[in-house]
Amino acid sequence: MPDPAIQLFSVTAGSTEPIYRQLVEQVTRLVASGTLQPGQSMPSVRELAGALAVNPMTISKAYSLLETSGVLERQRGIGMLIAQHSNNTRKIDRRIELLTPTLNKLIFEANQLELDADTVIAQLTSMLKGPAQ
Amino acid sequence: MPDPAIQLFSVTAGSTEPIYRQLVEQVTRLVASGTLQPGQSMPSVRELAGALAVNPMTISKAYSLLETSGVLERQRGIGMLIAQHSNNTRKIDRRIELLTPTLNKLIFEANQLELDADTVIAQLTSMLKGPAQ
Amino acid sequence: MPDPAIQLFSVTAGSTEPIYRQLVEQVTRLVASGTLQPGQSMPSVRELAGALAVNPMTISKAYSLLETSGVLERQRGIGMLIAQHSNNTRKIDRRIELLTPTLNKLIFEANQLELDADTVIAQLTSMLKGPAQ
Amino acid sequence: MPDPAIQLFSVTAGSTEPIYRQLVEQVTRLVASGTLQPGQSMPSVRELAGALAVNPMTISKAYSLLETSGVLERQRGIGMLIAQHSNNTRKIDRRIELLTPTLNKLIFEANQLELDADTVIAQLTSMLKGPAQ
DNA sequence: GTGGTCTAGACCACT
DNA sequence: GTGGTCTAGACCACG
Repeated sequence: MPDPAIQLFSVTAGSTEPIYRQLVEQVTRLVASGTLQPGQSMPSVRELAGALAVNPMTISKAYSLLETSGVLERQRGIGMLIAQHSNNTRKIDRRIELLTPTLNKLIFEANQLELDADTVIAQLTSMLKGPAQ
Repeated sequence: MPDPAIQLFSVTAGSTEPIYRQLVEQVTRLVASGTLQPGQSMPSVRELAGALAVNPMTISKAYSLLETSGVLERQRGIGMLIAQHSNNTRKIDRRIELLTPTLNKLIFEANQLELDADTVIAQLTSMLKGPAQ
Repeated sequence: MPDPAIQLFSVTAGSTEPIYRQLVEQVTRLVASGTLQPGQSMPSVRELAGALAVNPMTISKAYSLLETSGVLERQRGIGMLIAQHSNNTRKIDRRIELLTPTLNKLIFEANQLELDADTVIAQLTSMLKGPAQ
Repeated sequence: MPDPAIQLFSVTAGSTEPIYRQLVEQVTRLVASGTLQPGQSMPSVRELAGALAVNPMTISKAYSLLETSGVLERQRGIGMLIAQHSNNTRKIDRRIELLTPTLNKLIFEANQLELDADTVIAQLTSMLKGPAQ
């Protein structure tokens, strides 16, 4: 039976962002939000590689990095689990911290575009609360 | 006499973003905001390379891409200048269009973090209008 | 095993046309004619550079431009291949479109030479259908 | 009074073809066709430079090359004249010879596009005899 | 293995 | 003076 958590992940092949890093960041965010719970098992490398149509080594690289950063734990014979000591889960500060780099990027670009704060906020609001997405 | 426009540009050597692309995006934004005006001449390749302490070929690559995308025009034997047909200059739609990819990235990440619209907007507002930054 | 497609390419070092652009135009035409098929992989940069006796960066520059123009797609870690969405392949309109600049050049020159249409066509016909060439 | 021959020349700034070479080839063709007659005077460097909005040195370079190739003659105190010994004028072989490089280019490109002789000739015919030019 | 980036330096073409 | 092209070679990122 396929792991239902697989549906949480998606990668864009044509992106400038490397596939393994897309995965690393997605898992990190999903753990921080509590969507992935401590102790929960991750899909196997082969399973996820098949579902995303990428090279298994790419998945393996992402898992290794996540293990190094303490987000995942390797259970021999079982696979990868979300780390137990995730004291980060659903902490609002942690989640905002993860969003900060992109917020900074947004502000830098808005400055060079000479878009004022109100315009940026209005645009973001309409995209967040508008039709879909 | 050095071109005063040189001060507008800055690159981060250690970034994952290639230097030439940092330049391409900066110039694109500065033209869209009207900070760089149509007909204005760009610093020479060698001059900018010296100021940013990078290889002239790196600047040249950025200029070539900007010519391809229609932001710059090449005047043979003279140098590069901001393209004349700049229907882009200070048009608000154009500026928001350039900001959209980063806005989309922000929204995607906020969703995975399960941060609601109000929280994201509040955080952005405080960063935009707050004391520092 | 060397990629057999290598034989399709040839460059003239002494030409006024830069090597990288000779390659760009050749690949564009070979894709339009269907000689290179969508999904087919291109020779690696190093392989083609060796075969044509040019610097790998020259090949790389051509590939980058072809990616920008949508003729090639980059498969990271794998190589370059002919773009899939090749709505161009063997379409007669596309092929004539690629020939148009040279046709226009021919007509402009014939006009200045005061060579009438029949003379130009006769000359072209003999060169196309004659013994040599 | 401005030299009426000025109207015969035109240069495209954005072309890949250098301006001075556009001029050289145009003069060569106009002499071969007899549009410019032996003994006829060319516009002065400054006059032509002003009319075409290019650097006088560019015109001067073109004139020098045309003098070297025997198409123009320099008359001290008067300016440049079309060379007297133009035994080439209106000779059909000479005119076809000047058209040959472009004809060869056309054939090479048509081959790579796998456009057959009839298609190329049909297209050229419609462009030569069709609506306008 | 793949392509991408950058450097250092030479040489060329154009104005 | 300007930018463009190419080389040789190093190093990196990705799969």
